Amino acid sequence: MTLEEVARVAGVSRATASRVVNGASSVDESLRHAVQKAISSTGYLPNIAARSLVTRRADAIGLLLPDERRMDGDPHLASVVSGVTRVVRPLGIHLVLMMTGPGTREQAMSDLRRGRLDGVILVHTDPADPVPGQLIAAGLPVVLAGRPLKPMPITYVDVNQTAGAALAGRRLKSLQCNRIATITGPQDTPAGQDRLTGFLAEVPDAVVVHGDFTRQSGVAAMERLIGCCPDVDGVFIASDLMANGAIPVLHRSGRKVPDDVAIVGFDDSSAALTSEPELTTVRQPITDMAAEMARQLLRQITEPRSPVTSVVFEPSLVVRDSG
Amino acid sequence: MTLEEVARVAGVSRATASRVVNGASSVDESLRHAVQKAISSTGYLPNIAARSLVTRRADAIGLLLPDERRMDGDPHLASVVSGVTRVVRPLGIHLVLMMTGPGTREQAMSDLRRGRLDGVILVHTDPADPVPGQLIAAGLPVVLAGRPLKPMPITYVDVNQTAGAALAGRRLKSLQCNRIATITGPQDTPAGQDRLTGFLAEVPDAVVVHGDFTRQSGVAAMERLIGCCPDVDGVFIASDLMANGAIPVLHRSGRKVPDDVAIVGFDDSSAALTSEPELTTVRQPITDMAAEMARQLLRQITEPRSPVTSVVFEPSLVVRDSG
DNA sequence: CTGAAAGCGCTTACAG
DNA sequence: CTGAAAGCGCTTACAG
Repeated sequence: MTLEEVARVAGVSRATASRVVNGASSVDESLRHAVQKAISSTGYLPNIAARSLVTRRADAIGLLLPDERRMDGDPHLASVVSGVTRVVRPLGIHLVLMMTGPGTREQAMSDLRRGRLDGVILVHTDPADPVPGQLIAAGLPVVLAGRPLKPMPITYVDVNQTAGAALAGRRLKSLQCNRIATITGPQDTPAGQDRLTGFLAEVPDAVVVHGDFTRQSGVAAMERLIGCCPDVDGVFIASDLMANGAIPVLHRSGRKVPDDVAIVGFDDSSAALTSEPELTTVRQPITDMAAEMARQLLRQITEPRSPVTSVVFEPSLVVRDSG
Repeated sequence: MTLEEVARVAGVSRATASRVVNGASSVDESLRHAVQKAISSTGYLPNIAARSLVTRRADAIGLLLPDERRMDGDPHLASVVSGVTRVVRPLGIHLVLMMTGPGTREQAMSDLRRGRLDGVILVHTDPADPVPGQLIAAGLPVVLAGRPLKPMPITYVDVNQTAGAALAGRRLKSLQCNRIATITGPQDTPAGQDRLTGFLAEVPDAVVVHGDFTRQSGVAAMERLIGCCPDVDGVFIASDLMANGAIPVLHRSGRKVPDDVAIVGFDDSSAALTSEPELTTVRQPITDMAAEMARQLLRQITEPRSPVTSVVFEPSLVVRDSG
């Protein structure tokens, strides 16, 4: 089933057959019809490698993920994939997954250079990772999930972390909490920083205890918190996963959630639903954000020198049972 | 940076250059050296499309997933990706993710036929899905995650579900539970069936309440169970996610876990750790299973008429706090 | 609007 | 062991 055969069956040249396959407008209606008939009668499917060889497009993008360990507890993978897929599939573009491991970034780089990938989306890159810088230096299409740690001219999509934390602060205040605290994320990440800043802007006198987004750190942080500040009655925990670890600590200490202590999480991840009680939390529209990342990447691919953009989504508060 | 240039720099023919790039043994040592030097001095990277056009291999495999909704609560995606990646990456083979949506299966089929994908791994396919059958009929490389509902000549990788359920039964009996029950998975899936069968083989007089693997169904099933059988003191819940939903129901009814009723789950998913108390559960080695799926698929790709195989992994019991 | 022809960058029989 | 040459299946200036 090659274009050659289709052309022969339709009685036209290979060039014309190619034109109708690719939807070029400048083809006579009758010829177009003949070709279309030939295509369906032969069950023709274009060979992608041959096309790719001349168009210099792979019609594939990469999704670079952190390794499984760091991924673990990240509830977003399915949503991210789903969002990207939504925009990419109708275009016939492949989504290739690369979970970070030894040599992954180099691999991605070379795939990009050899034309095996048209661009990449970087998720949760280590702030110290040199790859994003190398990619933009090489002028390769790339978009980041989340603002980079230090300002750099790179396209990214993020949620307004600061505003989300403020939402949580206002919620706790509206609940009449008097002694408010927060368990933070890691302070060497943008999300960790912004969620703290945004919260303190709303609740300047909040007690601050540090965590690192993992469940385990949520347990430890809450133990420290009730040790140093036994009268807390409201806490904003910067990730649902930490909140999931922290709540049982409260229960074991005899405190009820939300009656004695109100809890607001962040992410609206699956941990929000598997917590008891279910978490009131700040929601980021992950799927929509992922779709936007794909769109931004596609734009860069089709318009090589297009401007660097950052698009920020507003979060919303999902009120459930914990606060 | 084409092979042509490398050949010129090395002073050999394109054919010879190609041979050393592809590690053909029959190349004189001095020429091989010259070519290798030329490769590194020019920074040559082979164009994959050109290679693919002649070798008829895409060096890419597809991972077909259920849609996000069904995916949700499936804790395994990251582990599956990780396992497949482990075997596929060193070979330079791309993993392309396809989340089921309108037209996905057709898409995968055509990608396979047009040589854009060398094979596919099917995860959680709807038992009624005709695609697996079509694929094997077409002689295309495919492996299933999990035994197919009706016997068919297809390669698959699974955990020994029956044995896992038996493990759970023995655990409950060793805990001296007298009134044992089980909350099942959907009975139109192999996993749902086998986990029930295996459990009943061990605890023939168990009370049986049906669920469908979702958290919500775990809640409902547990409510029914304590309604009809208030003296239960041990229950095997066929998925961790259902167990996560069921435990709060027990708590609200004034029963303590594991003191009043012992719980054993299945999967060792993230829900096992976010439950309170943490779940004793049956563990499937997902990552290893995924790696094996990749290996089986690769074998089919390289050896077209290789035999159909099924490989079954033994599960193990992870004892934590719930039972 | 249409076709003949060149060319994308590689691999692989086929001779030697 | 090595090279000249054909060929993989497509797209796209270039003429007409």
